[in-house]
Amino acid sequence: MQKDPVTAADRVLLEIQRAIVAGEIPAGSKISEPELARQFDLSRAPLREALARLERCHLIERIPNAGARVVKLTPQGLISLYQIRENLEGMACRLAAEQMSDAEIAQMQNLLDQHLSTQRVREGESYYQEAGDVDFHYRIIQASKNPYLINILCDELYYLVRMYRVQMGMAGPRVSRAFDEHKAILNAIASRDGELAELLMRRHISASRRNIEAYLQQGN
Amino acid sequence: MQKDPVTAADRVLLEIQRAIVAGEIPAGSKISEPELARQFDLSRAPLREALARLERCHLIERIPNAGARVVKLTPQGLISLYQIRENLEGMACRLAAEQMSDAEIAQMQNLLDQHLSTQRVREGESYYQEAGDVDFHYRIIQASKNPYLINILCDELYYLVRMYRVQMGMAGPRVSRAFDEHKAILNAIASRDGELAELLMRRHISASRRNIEAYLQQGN
DNA sequence: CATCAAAAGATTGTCGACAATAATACCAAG
DNA sequence: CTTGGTATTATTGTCGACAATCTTTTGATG
Repeated sequence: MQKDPVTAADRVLLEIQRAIVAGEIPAGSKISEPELARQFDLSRAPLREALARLERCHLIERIPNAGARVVKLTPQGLISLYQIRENLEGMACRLAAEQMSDAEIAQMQNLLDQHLSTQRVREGESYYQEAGDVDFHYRIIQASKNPYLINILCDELYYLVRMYRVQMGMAGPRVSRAFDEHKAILNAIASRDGELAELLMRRHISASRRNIEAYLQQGN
Repeated sequence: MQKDPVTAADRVLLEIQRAIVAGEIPAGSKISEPELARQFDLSRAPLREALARLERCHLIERIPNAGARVVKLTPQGLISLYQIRENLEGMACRLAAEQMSDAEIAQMQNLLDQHLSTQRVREGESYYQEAGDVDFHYRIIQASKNPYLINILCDELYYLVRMYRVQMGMAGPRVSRAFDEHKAILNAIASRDGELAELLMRRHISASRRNIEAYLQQGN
């Protein structure tokens, strides 16, 4: 999903990124550069490079001369995030319908069949389903062939989406419905119906958002 | 348009950003850290911080252990960029129609009236029109109240859009038409018709894109 | 006792030097 | 003369220390 870490900054970025998404570094908490540097046993230079990239994907917020804090999760922030996803992933879907080769489409259909089997085996276990969901969306986005779109969705917003899902404990009862929706989307793409593909993807994400919002209100 | 530069990295960022957009540092050319550091009379630490942010707004591309190059301008890149703008600014328009207060709308109408007068005075001078155009789009985006949307359009894509316009010598004969389109968009917003506002903004940007594409083919 | 100011402490920003990696130049062999 | 490999050079990545800024503590004053 991202080029393998060649530099020390790359490695520490992945570790901190994972820790923030998992909630091991709590949302809203302050980031201490000296402490993190000691903790990961490196200098502040590569650490600051990593922090710059964490800011880029909205996991931390920096204020000049005052330091960095892990982002706070709010209902309003979640709504804003899903608004963007609805638009951009819908757009990605339309472009994919225009740009994917027949071979790529066939490959995607195989992928969905794999999801179906593993899903039946592990009924209800949400991790595999989430991985499958991520994989499906990821491939559609890549298929759009628009580098800016790919960058925004896969590099800048992806980890924040995961952070919301993980920390709000989204064990999806939406597994089977999500699968059917994926299938319908892919069918639209296979028929080269970009408009329909976009519409279905927007509905798919909108449904996912409503699902989370309901969970939110129920939880609190 | 962006918080005033408090740190050395902020200052050098603004300078390099301007130089790249203006073409003083040519598109496609290699960035030498030691040379730039000497040139701006500071250390490599704040310079690298600035480079990280330049990568963030797609003005340079970095390869680990190999250095940075100024981005190349291509017809395909321009198309991808305007595809994104069409979607996101359309979305911003729809949200603005829902979220702007009546006072804000009135303020925007005053802004357009100002544009009209300066435009009549400086017939054909594209700079003022471009500034006006930028200002109009900027305000609509801010009015969407979606922080991710604002970040993407105003921080990450804005400078690249300007770079394309400047370096392809876009002296717009589209001045008066753009003004009329702005007015129609604002009317839709004033009527709280989000759908129409979105549609008109998408057309507005689409027309701008076709204008540039025509210029491109004519030029080469 | 509350409030404000100044000093102490800690944190971020910047610097120059070193280490690791990539780009270049050079030389040898075919 | 071309090609391949090696040595040299230059550039990027990392480090530890210093300077500038912010935060907190402390003390003085109303």
